[in-house]
Amino acid sequence: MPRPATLTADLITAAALKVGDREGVKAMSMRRIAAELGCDPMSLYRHFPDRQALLDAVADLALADARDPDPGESWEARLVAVLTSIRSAALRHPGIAAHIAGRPPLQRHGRRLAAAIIGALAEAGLPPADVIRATQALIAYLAAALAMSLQAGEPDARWRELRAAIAALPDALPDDALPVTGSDDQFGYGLGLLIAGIRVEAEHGRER
Amino acid sequence: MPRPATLTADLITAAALKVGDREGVKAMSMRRIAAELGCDPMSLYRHFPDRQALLDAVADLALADARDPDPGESWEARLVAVLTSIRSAALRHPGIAAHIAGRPPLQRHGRRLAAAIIGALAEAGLPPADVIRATQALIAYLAAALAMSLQAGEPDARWRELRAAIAALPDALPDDALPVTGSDDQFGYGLGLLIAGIRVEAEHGRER
DNA sequence: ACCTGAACACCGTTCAAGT
DNA sequence: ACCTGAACACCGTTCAAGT
Repeated sequence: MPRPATLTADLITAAALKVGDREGVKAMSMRRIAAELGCDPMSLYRHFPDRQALLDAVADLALADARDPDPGESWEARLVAVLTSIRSAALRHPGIAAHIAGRPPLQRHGRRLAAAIIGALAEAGLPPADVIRATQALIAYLAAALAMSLQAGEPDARWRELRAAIAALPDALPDDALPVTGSDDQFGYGLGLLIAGIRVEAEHGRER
Repeated sequence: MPRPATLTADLITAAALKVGDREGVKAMSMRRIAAELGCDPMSLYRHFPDRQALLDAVADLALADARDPDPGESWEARLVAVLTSIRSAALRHPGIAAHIAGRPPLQRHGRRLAAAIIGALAEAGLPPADVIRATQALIAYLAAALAMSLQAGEPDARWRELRAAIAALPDALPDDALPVTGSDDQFGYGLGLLIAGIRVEAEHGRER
């Protein structure tokens, strides 16, 4: 790895994302990232106050290729599009995805995407105070669904018993026909519930 | 700290929770917990395969005093009651709450509470496959809302700009009248959206 | 004034040596 | 066979010493 002439925050962020993509979260240490750049670990502290701040920047960068929704679509379709796009972008960078889930980034790309969500909710007809409530609810749901998708990669034995409990209900499907934790289908279902709830809420407001 | 005659998994779990409550997540290290018990750090590995497994047990213990809902209530009221109770129990143990949020515990207490959620959703009239989808959606939302409540303790500057963006909407309220990230009110609003969505979904199913 | 790297105060876990 | 604690391979960050 040739050392670049001058170190910048962007160079560090890009290098950290690369290390995370290649070797996972654990490898994204200050020492390891510095080694990737061929510089002293302490040099990173010239551009970021601490590791948390660096990871925040990496998380935001990972959302760079999450696309804004087509403004011609309905507010419902735009919400689905932007949230699905964020989820896909995050899952393309599993090293930093857990950090995105735990601390939704609100820098360049995070704000751009949040603006798309806010715009859709305003068009749905929610009053401003509910727009922020609904935005945070959607981001919260996205974050947690993302975290579950990451853990579902492992042999999600922790959910087996829960699924078994449901299989014991009357009219139950066979256990292996039950939806899988963290799947696209599972994500879409919960998102659908929230959007249905938003629609109901917006209609109530209009009647009042 | 007097060393108990025999070390058990329960003793270790209780000691770990106590350390976490008193000194936060960072203090819940194998070494620190062992010191609390007056034993060698390696002794813990006789009862738990690794730190993750120990924290899973602590997370479940923290939910011990989350109460089951009153079976006489409507399914909506029961859902609100059980999810609010889980959130309160978790917030009473901030040291382990982040772990609960990231990895919903599904041992003794986690399963008991999940059963309450499943029961309410089945009574709402969802088919079994949707019961599991909705259960996971509710748990996901709860987990993330919990994580946000924990971070909101800090001077949540990260959300200020998002709130500023909403304050710029037509009909906006003054910025300081906007709902606060991670507040009880914020949690309740998102939960209300999900429940409204579940009601719509259950009605659709009934018409079909 | 700026930058470096040694040092501090920790980690989780392995494993060889003791009983 | 069981248990212990020394040792390994790391951490994030501080800070004194160099330029």
